[in-house]
Amino acid sequence: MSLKKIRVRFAPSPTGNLHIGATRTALFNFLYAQKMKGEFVLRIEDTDKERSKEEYEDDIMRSLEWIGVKWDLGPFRQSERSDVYKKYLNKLIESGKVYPCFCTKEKLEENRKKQQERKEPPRYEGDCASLSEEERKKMIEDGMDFVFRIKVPQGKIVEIQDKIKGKIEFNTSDIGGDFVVAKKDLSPLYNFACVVDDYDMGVTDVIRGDDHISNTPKQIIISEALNIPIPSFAHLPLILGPDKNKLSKRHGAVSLYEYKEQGYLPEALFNFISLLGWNPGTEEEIYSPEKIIEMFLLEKCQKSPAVFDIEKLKYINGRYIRSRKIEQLTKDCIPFLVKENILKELSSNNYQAVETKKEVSFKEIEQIIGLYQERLKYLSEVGELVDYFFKEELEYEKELLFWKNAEEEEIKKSIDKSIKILLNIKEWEKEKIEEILIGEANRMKNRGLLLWPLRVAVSGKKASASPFDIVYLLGKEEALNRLKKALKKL
RNA sequence: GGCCCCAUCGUCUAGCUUGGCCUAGGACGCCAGGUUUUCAUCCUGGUAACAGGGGUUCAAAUCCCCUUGGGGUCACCA
Repeated sequence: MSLKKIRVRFAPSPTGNLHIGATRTALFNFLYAQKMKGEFVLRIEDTDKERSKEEYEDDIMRSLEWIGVKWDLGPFRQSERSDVYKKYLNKLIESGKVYPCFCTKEKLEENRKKQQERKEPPRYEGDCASLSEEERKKMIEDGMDFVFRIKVPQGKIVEIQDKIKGKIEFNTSDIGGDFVVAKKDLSPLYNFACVVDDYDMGVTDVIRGDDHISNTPKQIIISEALNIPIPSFAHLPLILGPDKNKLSKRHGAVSLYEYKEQGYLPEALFNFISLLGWNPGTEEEIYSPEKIIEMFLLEKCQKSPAVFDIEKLKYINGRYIRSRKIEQLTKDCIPFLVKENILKELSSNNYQAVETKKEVSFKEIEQIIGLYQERLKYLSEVGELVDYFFKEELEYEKELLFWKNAEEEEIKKSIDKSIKILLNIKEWEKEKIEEILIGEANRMKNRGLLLWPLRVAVSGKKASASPFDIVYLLGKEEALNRLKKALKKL
């Protein structure tokens, strides 16, 4: 085994929020780095000043932290490294591997159109490479605009050994001619900046999306011109939407923060995304980050793209919600209740129901959340599930009180019975309440007739937690109050 | 269009390197049943795939070729 420490990098451009596809790339870099006990570099590729925004950079970093991807070095910003690029670019200029090209955008565009009409692949056909030193000097002195192009050797086979895809071969003649590496002001373009940075930052393993395969030969050509080592490559297949197209906004949420806002747990996303394009080969699919790192193998990654299946995410999220400690789950849920204006925070352990103005302790909320731990698929639905605990008036149609095809009289009697039973309970204990109610329900030989109207009366919903638990948490007074209100509806 | 990549249930995948253990396994979803006062949870069972065609071989999901299909990429963007 090699003793050399590996170093990977994640290099997003801050032109949007961190999306699922990029998250996957970051995550796999992280998994590999952790597995190999190497280092992870975060590099912000913000050379495009027009589109790069600081808010996106913030979102990317916060999102990575949230899901549990930690970086060891950085963040480095390309916008702050122009001296480095200049240094390497000058090397290329001096060695004559790169030359100024004075062709106008219009001329190139026209050229491209013609080539397309002739059904030829677009390529640079300018002859600026053959300009003499005197001609160049003169054109520069005349103030003409120009860019730096690198000479691409023709007819050479470039071979890369991709850790995921295996051997990939390219003919340098297919690249499209000499390509631009930097602008007149020596500011670098993507491929050049990327090669320089990877080398300068000591990156040993480039793990990135499939869509960069076609950049790889260009980057190898730059590396060779610079006479620097070529890192090892691993190209991950893309993540697709349900329609098998590249995952995009029209498929719904693609930004990681949207998943956070919908109440997905970071561990669930970590687990789910890890299994997109990789699989430990075991029959279980729920694993902690530590376990995933332990089992992870880059070489076992899928070569073909994976479809993002939200249903499976929901399932995994449910599993994580159910296995969460109730205290933690309550902490996770409270912000959603506050956001929906159901609760207001008074102090760290005390809350207030916005509608009734009643004080609610953390412990009480915890008990309520406890009733729904098995029912929650994602945190943002907690409000609609438990809101009735914090309301003054429940809004529901009286028909909802009717159990199957029972008559109105029977329902009245049933609710009346519930009232009498609750009135008679001396010790307000969960087990006691359940025991007495269930006993009576059994005696009636029709459990639903007693318990259904009771549930609706106290919750106002057709689906809820057990009525015993609700009654208990509501307290005797409020439970009776709600039953009486139900009676009035009939 | 050129170039590159890919191809097992609807979806995520195991199996493919080193052909036989594969009448192709698991998970999500879906369907049915059980538990149950509802909804969930939980449990049981079921549904459903080697893209097609040629080879090679005693034997192919596994190796080779072709076809088809899908995706990516072809900027003075990253």
